[in-house]
Amino acid sequence: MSCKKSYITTPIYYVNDVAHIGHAYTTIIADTLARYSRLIGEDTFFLTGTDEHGQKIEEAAKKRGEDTQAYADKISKTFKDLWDDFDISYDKFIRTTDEAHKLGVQKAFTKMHEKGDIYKDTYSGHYCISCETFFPETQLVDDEFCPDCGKSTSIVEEESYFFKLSAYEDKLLAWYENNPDCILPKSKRNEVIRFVEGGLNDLSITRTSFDWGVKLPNDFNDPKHVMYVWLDALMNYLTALGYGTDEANMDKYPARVHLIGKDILRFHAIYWPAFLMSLDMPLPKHIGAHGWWTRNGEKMSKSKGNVVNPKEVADAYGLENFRYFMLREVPFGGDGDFSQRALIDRINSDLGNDLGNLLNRLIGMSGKYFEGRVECDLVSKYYQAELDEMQTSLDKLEPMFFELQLHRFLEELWRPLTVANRAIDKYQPWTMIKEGKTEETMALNGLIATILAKVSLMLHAVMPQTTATVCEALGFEITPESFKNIIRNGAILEAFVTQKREPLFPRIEEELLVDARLEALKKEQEEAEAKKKAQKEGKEKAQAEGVALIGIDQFFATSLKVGTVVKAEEVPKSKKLLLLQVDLGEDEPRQVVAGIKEWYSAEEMLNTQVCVVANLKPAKLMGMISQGMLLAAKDENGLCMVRPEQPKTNGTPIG
RNA sequence: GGUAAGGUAGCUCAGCUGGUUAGAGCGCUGGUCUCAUAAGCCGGAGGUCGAGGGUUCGAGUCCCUCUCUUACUACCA
Repeated sequence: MSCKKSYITTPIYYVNDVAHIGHAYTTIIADTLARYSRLIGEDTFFLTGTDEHGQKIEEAAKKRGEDTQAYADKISKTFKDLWDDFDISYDKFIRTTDEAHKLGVQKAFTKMHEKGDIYKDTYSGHYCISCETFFPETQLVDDEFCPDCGKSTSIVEEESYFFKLSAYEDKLLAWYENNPDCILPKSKRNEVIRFVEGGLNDLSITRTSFDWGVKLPNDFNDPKHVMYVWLDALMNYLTALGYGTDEANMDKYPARVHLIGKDILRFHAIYWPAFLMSLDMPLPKHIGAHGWWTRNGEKMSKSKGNVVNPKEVADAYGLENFRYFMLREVPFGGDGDFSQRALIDRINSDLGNDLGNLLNRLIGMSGKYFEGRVECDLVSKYYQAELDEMQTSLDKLEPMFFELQLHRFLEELWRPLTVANRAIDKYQPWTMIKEGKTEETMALNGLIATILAKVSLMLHAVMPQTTATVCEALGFEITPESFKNIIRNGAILEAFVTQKREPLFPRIEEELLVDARLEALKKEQEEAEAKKKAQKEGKEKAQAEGVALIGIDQFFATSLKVGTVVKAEEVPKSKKLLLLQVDLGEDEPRQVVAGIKEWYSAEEMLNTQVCVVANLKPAKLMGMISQGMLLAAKDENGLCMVRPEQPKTNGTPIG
């Protein structure tokens, strides 16, 4: 009997950073999928690991005066340790510095080259070391700085090997077309399609500017080249199974699902399938891109200091409670918000009241009425309706699971618990027992046990330890066999004896993580919300009157100043833009890029006074930074500048 | 600016190919049982399904316009 393959991956995490909640989220989803696959008896292989090559790592190590490999070892270990701490059930933890990985990548490189998909050329461009990306000139800020991270870029001209990504446009589009579920959620698939339809450039896949990477195969005789990080990194999904070396595990391929964060969707949804096509390998079934976690509504970032440390949360609230929360709280693909309040509500309400309390009710009743004994063989005689209701919910679960609709899965899985709780109230065992209906009462306990057993089995992948504890109390062990018997074949639970135990999910009354930093953030958040609300109300009121009215304080939030254009030139290659230097009475003139070329020439603007929005967030236009905006009026007859009627000192505020 | 996805009860969301009184969970509130973790169960409040048109015997569900949100993208400032 051949059994279904289930190869599940997380991205390999880049070792320039310690693990945060995003890493934990991806990994926990993947772990849940893997555990479920194993439980239902599939041949499962769960891969995670670390991405360790690239200039950034090389430089980070150098800066610390450490050996590059030693540095990579150290950070890689922090990830592995965290996953071990989190009881992540990976089958392999791959590192891109593994010898087998390097060999596999080289093998793939050779194969792609033989296929005619790799050619050598020269590449010239502005390169950001930090982002390991080339940027076209038009995207640079101030002709020099990286549009993503703001750091200085350098012009790099080097020979490079290229992958003929452009040759795969049509094939990729066909793949998206023929596999509606290849990219989840579906909205992301649309994005990718649009992007590919816009045309693909060939991909530079080697570098000569640094050393820390996989070398080209020897027969290329080109020792100064190392593989570009994405080719190297993506290939891990193949090399982890032994591609190019010991291919014993290659039968696990292709992946059931590559789980990723939405930031690396393009690499996985475009580059990776193209690489695979070049290698004549089958494509993954699903690429699942999840969203971000925000903190009390705000994006997390180190600079804001509002990063959620997954270890801290797991330690305070319990690892499995945290897992349940993350999977239950947010629809897959959407952004989720982390707050202790929401987590506590989930734990108390879902886990404590519905699940934990139900087990206690069973233990209480069986203890009082039957000295702990529970028998299930007469359940269907008295409670078939309840069993049917439970089954209706259970039948809906599996498809949701593999469509990554874990929040829906858990929601539906909770219905049987309500069926059990309701049945207790409806049949009132405390009355039945007084009336001598012992058989009915025993069967009711059996119903509760049956529901708890099935829910626990289905929930096991999400909360492995907790559900194991529940099932232990019900007298059996969670295994693929018990799953098959009880879930698939509807086997009746064997009689067992319950014992009193501590509540599984003690009620949590107060936030367990108290942190001055968090408190401050919370307050800030509340203020921001109040402000937003006030603004919104003002806006609504104004709209009712037909004009958007604002308060005077809002007006003064805009800093308007008089200034003199001290330098003006045209922006080459641009139809609309003039590059102006405007003296606002500050130490240096402001650079302002204005879209007025159609109406004003550079000469006309020179030495005239203008009104400038002085506190506008700088923006880059045609690669030049613009630090303000000129006030102008435009109607169907054209555009004219708004200027002071009489000359005013530069920097004079307007208001 | 372009493209896409959305705007459904206080909050988070379900509502497939159009069909009786629009749903769930949480929150709020009234009642009630006692096996249980002040848990459970029953009931209630309550939403012009973003706005306006249209198609239809009938639209949250299809079409058009507008508006707002989010994402991707772009030589708006």
